[in-house]
Amino acid sequence: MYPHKDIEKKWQEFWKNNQTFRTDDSDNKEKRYILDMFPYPSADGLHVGHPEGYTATDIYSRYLRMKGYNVLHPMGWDAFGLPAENFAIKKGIHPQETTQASIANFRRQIQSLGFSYDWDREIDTSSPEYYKWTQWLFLELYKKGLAYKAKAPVNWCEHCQTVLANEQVINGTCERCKNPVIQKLLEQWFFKVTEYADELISGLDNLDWPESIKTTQRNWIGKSDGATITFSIKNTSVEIPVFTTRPDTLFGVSALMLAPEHPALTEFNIKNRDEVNAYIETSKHKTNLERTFLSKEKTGVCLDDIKAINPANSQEIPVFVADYVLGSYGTGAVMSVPAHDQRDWEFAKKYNLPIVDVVMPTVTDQTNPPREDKQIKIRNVVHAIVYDPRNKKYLTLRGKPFNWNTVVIGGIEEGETALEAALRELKEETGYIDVKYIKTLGGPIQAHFFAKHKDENRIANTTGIYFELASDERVPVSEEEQAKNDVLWTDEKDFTTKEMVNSELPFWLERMHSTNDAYSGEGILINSEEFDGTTTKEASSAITQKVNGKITSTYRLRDWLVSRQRYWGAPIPIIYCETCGTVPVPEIDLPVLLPTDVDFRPTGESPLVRSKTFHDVKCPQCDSPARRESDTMDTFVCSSWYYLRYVSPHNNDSAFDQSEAKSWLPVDICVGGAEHAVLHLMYARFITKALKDMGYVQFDEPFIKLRNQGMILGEDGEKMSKSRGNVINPDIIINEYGADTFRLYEMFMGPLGDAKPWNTQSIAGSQRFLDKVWSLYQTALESNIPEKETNSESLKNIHKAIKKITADIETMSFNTAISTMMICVNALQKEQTAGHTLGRDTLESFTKLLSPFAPHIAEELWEILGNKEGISFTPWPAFDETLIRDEMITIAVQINGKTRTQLSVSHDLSEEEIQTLAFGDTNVKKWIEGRETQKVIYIPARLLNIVTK
RNA sequence: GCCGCGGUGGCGGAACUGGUAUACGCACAGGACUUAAAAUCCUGGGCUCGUAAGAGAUUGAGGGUUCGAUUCCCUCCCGCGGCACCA
Repeated sequence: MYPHKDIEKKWQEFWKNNQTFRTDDSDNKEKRYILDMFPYPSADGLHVGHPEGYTATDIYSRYLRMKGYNVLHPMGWDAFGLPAENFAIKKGIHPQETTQASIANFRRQIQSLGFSYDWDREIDTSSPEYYKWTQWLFLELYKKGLAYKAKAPVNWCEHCQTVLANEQVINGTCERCKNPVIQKLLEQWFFKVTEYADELISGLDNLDWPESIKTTQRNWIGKSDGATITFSIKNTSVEIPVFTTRPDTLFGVSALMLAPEHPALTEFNIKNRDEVNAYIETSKHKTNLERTFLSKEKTGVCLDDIKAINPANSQEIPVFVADYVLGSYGTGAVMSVPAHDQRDWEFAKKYNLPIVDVVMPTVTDQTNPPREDKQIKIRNVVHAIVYDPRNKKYLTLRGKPFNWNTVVIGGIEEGETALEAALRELKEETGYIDVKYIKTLGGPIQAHFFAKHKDENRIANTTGIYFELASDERVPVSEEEQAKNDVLWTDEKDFTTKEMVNSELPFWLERMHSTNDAYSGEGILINSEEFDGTTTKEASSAITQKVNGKITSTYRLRDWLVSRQRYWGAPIPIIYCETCGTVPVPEIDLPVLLPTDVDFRPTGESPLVRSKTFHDVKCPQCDSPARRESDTMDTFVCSSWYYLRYVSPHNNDSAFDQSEAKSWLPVDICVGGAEHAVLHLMYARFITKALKDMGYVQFDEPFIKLRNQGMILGEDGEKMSKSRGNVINPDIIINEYGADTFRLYEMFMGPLGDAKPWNTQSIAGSQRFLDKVWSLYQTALESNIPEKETNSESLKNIHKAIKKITADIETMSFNTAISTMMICVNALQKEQTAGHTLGRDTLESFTKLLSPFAPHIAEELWEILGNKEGISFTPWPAFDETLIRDEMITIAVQINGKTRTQLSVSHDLSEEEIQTLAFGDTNVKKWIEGRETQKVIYIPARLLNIVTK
């Protein structure tokens, strides 16, 4: 076994002493910026998941250096934040101290893995040198109007004693402590992310990011396209704008619904004011969770004597206050269309509002489509679906002339309702008279088909009615009807799958079993005056235009709440003066230092209020007594710009050197966890876009390419957690197996982005591989190593490996790159065992291939081969395609697509020669004997497929 | 409910543009070395039948296109992630 401990210690010291990985900005080689999402240094130390991403970027960085690029590959610490503060409170130690201890431990662990970071560029977001510029960023946003203070309902976590951004609330609970979040009306600082909503969506299209992250961001921003339509209130000057995605359903509006927070509610002279106020008061005390997830039934109160006017048809409609309408979304007011929105339907049923169908779904019969040369006849029709619960069968008819299966169909006569028509037809066609009405299956459906029995095209506006058979009581059926149809009872299975002629049937089945009563799909308009007959799409814009509505979009995204009532963060650089108001701290006074002498325990009020020296200041403008903003910033503000700081981490004059930023950024590839999809990754994009608009940078996306490392699960396949006891400590693994084995194993586990379970037993495989490499070199060195490789097998294998590994590193397919190295070593070892002494060129090439993955052992082997300089900047090996080609190739011979034999032939054989060989083969003869060969397909160098009759 | 990703041996996984499915590794079995074990090296099967040669099945299920499908199309099932009273 190779001595990993000595080797790893030796080379880590070598890299450090030689400053091997210090990045020189002035080096004019082509630049590449390879970035890790920097860690939050927790007291628990490194998790095995951290090195997965770090190893990936390290392999890529080392590879690029050997390819001749100038590589920026830095590391730092996202050091402010709540967990550090909570840990410090628990231990009774200042967070400054605990954080520095955690950083030291993280640094030690990361360095023990031999990553090629430029440690001169290490950053710490909790240091004044860094957060001075976080404060500068805040002030820049403030100047641009992108940072503002507003009183608004905000998320408050009682347990953490602070407000939270929307992005930090998961299903109504706090991201950190999982306790429910409540709404509070507070004055807080926000960043105007919503201003960039459209850019944040459209920018995604050009990014090489995992599709899942892009989708998550799109969902989070939640753009809805629709229209804003204004409803006026009768006998008042009040106008209520309403946002809807379905302006086409305007003629189906039954009521106007207002959120309890709607400001117009105070302007009305309502008869039942007390009742309305009581309702508003009740809903105010509900949490968002109660109003959404937990609510079982829609509630609301009608505003007596108040009528809204439907702008489409001037109809007077009632106005309700209802808490299923959210004040924070759209305009806080909704037009209620019960027939086509499930929530409105439920509300309408409860409060007895009219349900008017205005959209009719259409269906074209695929087996009997309309014929162009035939007349069209329009009919109103009813379908009676009759179910016999005792025998679990459906009533159907078999039409004699065409032998088709159908439900009971009837035309609706003048002056007759659909229900009357259904009962009449049932009696006439089947004789059944004792049926129980269950429900009408939604509004009508329009079916287009060719009616064979009448030789005409039909447009049938069909209403479906669902009955249950109450008894077998029947009246006689006329002979005329008997001649037309047989009455059959059909099994449920046949009824739903057999070929019934009724193309409406899928709609009926869906409505019979679904809890969705409203039809929210597309179709053509009915009950909509001049728009009748137009499609929903056409009607959307036409109706919007008619009522002077505006095409608008609404977003789910809210502005980013950045204030925190906690201690361990960057102070917000604002001063409040009685005369001047809100005054930004002048840049020259930055940083606003976080005082170290405060009791930082959380009380719900910012701890900084308790520091008199911090809190009581003089106004920078008029010198009169003033107070400092006592909230700190969300830590995600610190991490939203860290990639910029790395280009000039020691610059005291600016956040980042603009010309350095221009030459290094945007980041070529960023690797990190998927959990930051709508947090860090969206905030960083926003900040970059804002900085671009301010002229500080020339690009509007920070990370061109993004890859997520998948989660490493415990050996039990579950997420690693202390409570489950399945956590793997990297220190122990590194100590036992060495950093190179650890790196190699994590990369060999599977594709970088996949979640995969840890398996300590499997590490042995990676270790065995390195031992095998070690002994390969030891054996080679026992002989006199020739400078040039002469063995064709060795040449072929090493050149194949160079080709494949190079391609795999480019696509970050490290698992297959490692398997290629294993194949190569196995092959080289075989040659060696057979008595061949490997050439220096072969050994050096392999060492280089190995070096990004297992850099310590590679450096040692490189030195053993007699090289004086380190391996890190030696040129990456090239491959020779002519050496890779196999002299003998294997051709699979298939008969009708099944492989029956294999032919080993020289690579330059022609198709004819191969065919001759194949047809001469005894195995092949056996299979094609007595059969006529239809055709022969030849795929060069792969297979020959003989197709027989 | 909507959107996205995925489902391949006992396990992690591989397979280019539709061309010999299961590379590589783990585990397992047999053998060599050893007094013995560990380590190492060699060999092997992978599901069913068969002593074997071999045959058949097989990439979540079912169907389709094709000479040929893990790969393309349709329907469905399961798992993971996101959004969700969002008008």
